[in-house]
Amino acid sequence: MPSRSSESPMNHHNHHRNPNYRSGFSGGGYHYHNQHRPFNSPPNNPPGGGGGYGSGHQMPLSGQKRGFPSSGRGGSPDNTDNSTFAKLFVGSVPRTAREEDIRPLFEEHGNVIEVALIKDKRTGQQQGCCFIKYATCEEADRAIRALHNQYTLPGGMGPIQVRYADGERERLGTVEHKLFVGSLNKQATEKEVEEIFSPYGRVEDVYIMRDELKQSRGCGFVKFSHRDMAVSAINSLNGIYLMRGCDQPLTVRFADPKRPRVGEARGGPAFGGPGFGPRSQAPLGVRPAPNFGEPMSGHVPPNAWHPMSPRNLGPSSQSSPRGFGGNLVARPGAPTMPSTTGAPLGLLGGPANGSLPGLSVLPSSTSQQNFNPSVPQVQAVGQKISPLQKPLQSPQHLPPSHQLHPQQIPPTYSQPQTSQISVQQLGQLQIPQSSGPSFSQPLPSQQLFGLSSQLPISQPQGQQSTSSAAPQQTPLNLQQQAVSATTTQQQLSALTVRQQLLQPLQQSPSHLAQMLSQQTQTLQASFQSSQQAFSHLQQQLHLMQPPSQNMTQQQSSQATKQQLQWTGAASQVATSIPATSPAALAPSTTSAASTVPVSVQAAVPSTCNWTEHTSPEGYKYYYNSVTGESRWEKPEELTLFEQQQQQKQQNQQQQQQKPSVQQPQTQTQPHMQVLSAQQVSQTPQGQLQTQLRHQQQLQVQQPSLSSPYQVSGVFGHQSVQELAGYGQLPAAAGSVIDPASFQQGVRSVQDWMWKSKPAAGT
DNA sequence: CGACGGGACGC
DNA sequence: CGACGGGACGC
Repeated sequence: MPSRSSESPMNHHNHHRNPNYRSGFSGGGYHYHNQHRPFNSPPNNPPGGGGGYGSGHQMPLSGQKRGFPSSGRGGSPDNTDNSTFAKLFVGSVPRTAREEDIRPLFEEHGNVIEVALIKDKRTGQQQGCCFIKYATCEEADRAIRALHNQYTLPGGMGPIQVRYADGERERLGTVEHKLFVGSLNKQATEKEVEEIFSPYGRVEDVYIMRDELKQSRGCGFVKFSHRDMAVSAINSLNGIYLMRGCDQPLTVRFADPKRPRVGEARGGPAFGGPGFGPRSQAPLGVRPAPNFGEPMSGHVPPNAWHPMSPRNLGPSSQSSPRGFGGNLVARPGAPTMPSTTGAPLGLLGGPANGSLPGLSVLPSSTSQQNFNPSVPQVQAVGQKISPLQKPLQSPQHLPPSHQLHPQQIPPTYSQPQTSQISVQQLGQLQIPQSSGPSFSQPLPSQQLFGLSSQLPISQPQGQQSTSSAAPQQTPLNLQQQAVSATTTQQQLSALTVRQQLLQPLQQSPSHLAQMLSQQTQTLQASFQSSQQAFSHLQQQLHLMQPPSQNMTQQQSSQATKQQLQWTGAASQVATSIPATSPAALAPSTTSAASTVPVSVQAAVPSTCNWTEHTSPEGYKYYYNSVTGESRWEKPEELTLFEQQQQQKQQNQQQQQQKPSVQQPQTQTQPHMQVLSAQQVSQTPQGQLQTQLRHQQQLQVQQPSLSSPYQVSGVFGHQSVQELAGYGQLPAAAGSVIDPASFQQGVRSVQDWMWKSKPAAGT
């Protein structure tokens, strides 16, 4: 979305292409805002409950702007008073521009109440910027999406910058979720960065920090409209995604709160310390955890402005994605002892035929010369997939804008396109060499499991940058191994899908589209069953207190054996967690409470990763030990957590009735997940099988997902964390895991989640 | 290992 | 009514 510079100055005619402002924008399609019911919600929140959490945040940006008695400001809770308009700041406006030149452009996206060109107070010269006032933030949002960085006014030296004026967000109660991204390839463009992040949600903006010479400084910021997306991106990319030519994976974390510049406290209480600002749309449904080992009790952010400096991550660092990332990046030759030795490897089919192309790592940066990934090709596929399969279109690499340009879609596959697809798209799909594209997302996790326990080899990073052609290696082996090791229905279906997909690639795009749609359904079906299966397993686990939390090496090796056989189960765990019962399995701060089976809920432990701190200025702020995010306002999660803590005590007696899964060392979700998975692996095979089968037949009603974003968000969280955890288990050699494949896996799975959304949710 | 973009209205 | 001063995180 950013920098989609329409380097077409002089051309004011190229924008009147979005007639769909004012209501029906959903069809248009510049934003693949799938699953979203347009802004049809009533102006104010009826459910007197004060904006229910469960689904309230489902609203796309500009959600409720109900004022917030925040700092100062009139506390009228209803938006009528507070937000009768939404002001945008527009930069890169030619000094020569007049209102007549600007207004029409913005009128296309809403009713412009006012255009204010800014002039220098003294000289009277225009400052190259202006303010646009819309009546609603919906209109404003539309304008931002349509114009920011995408339209260059005649005479302008660059695309206009369109964003909320200072203080508007606060005033309107909207939030942006900005991530700091480090370790970017210095050559990377905004567009590429966007492509990396778009799988996790609509990227609102990308900003790459550059020096005076316009040279990238290797870091930047990415904004998402929803927090879940940001969380998902963090969990999926931080420490995992390695950009071409980089020797270090991306750092992705919530951006520090920008130091407020004096003077920009105009339109509102911009930055007034605690008690201001928008409330967070917090998913909750958490339950208090007895063992809240306050991550970083005292020493967290002692220093000034970097409360969440990575170095301060303290204890929880191990469980954070970050920790895993470290492992991943470990030198290729790092001494990673695959505890299991060779034994179980029988399944592994040996690295012999390990050279499999397609499993490249970086989707968009595989080709050397072409550092600029041509999205269109991929687009072509997505496009051809037909509107019906919207969800099928992997959010990945499908920038909204591209979708709007049918002309970019070649009628047939041309040589170059094909190659593109194979390299990028296929790579993402985890296509096993000769077996064709695998559309099976559930597998990624398997790979990981398999890998961690067997393959001592990790893909040398060097290769990634040197051999664009054949990023061969482990991934496939693992996958295949994993597959052969287990044969659950889910996997079978996955395999089926894969096989089916194989052909499409060699056929026409349209055919492919159909195939995909079918695959999707198949996957969805299997997904559901796996969901249920896991749900059931989860309950089982609760009932079978694991014998030992801390496995010894010997134990672990044994477990590993089983694990090999149970990679399937494990993968299910990973893949089904999100949709199953979010609250039950992922009581993290990011999980949704939504509908949760009571039985399970009771046994769900929970923790709150938020802790309260005080900034140097004396303001309180809150830090999340898992996501690394810091906020000024108190997260609802924490508030709720505290409340629940109390309830917890009261309910404790009842709790005892039911087997509790409280893990001694559990203080963060990741651990919980890890343990769960481990437990699964320890579960007698037959039993599991039975469970699974049983479960599949049960066909229990699906817990509804309150938000599509949560799905991916939660999932990302789970999968990554879980896997990361595995890397730390004695039996698993996390450092052996190929970051590339790992990433691929995660992304693929997430991708799948997205695709499955429709079926799983509503 | 990199931290915020040119410009920022006025009642 | 009062009206732009002061200084500019810190790893």
